[in-house]
Amino acid sequence: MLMPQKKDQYALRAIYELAKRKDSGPTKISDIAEAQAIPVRFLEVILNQLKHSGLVASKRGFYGGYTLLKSPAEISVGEVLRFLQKDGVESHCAACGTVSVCPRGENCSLTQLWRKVREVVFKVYDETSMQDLLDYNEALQK
Amino acid sequence: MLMPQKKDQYALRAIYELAKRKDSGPTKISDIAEAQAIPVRFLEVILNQLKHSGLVASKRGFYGGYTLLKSPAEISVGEVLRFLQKDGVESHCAACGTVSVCPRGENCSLTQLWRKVREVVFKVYDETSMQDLLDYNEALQK
DNA sequence: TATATCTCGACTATTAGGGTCGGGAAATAA
DNA sequence: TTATTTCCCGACCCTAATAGTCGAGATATA
Repeated sequence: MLMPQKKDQYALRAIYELAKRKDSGPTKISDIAEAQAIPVRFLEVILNQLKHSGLVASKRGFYGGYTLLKSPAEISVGEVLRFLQKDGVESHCAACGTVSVCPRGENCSLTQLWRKVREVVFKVYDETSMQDLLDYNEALQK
Repeated sequence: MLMPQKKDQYALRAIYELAKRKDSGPTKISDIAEAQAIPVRFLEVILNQLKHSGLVASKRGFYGGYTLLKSPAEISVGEVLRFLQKDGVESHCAACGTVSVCPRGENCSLTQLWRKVREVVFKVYDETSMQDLLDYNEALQK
């Protein structure tokens, strides 16, 4: 039900991987894909999309690959997720999930509820940076 | 992305409607459907399913219909939603969304994150009762 | 008995998500 | 300048899950 989409997860994991390798020059798609068990072809699409977010940059050819443009501490999960939403034509009523107009105005006492949920969810996302994820993972290793 | 499913919404709205009519005897499926702009045939399925939750009861024949078994104040949104989840075979890893086993153990620094999100979301749902929704709607009328 | 209502299982339709493919464009290296 | 490595792009396909439908049967009331 509220499980994040595969694509979102792949995106986060890809960025996570880039964060991890921040100081080793550009990372190839195929390397990220392998490290994170993500279908290469699909990851191509995702990363390419992420370029438009200003979070990553790419370079072609020999020694090409992707690099992170901001420091892991400055990238929040919310930022990434929010960006990926843009694509999905965000035109449906945030209230009841139907397109553009609610059939019943009344039932939208639920509106508030969905709004609130979205709020608390993104609060969590916004408060979590890539660095946090890295740190947490470090902690686990020990 | 985190938009609740139609079915969940229909279920909530149906219960909402029942709450509203609590003291008027059984309410016909068709009436609920009309009031809330829900496809009748589909609503039949949903309400029938909800019976197994102990939240509603039904009566057939003339003057038949559905009734709420608990008071609106005692029914939380979370309760309803949780019940509807049961059906969906809940077998996939709550961590990364893949079935049963994570392909990468490591990337599950995200695990914590999903868990936390689920937590805060259901906190909101659990803290909201049907009565709250009714009240809120009352307030809006004025 | 006639009519109104829920019941049940099977069935169909639609969509979004997940994933793939082939060929092209830039960058480097030899 | 050619070969190789990489990203780039757009079109394409597949599947599972969701949404929704249907017909015939079971109960309850009048």
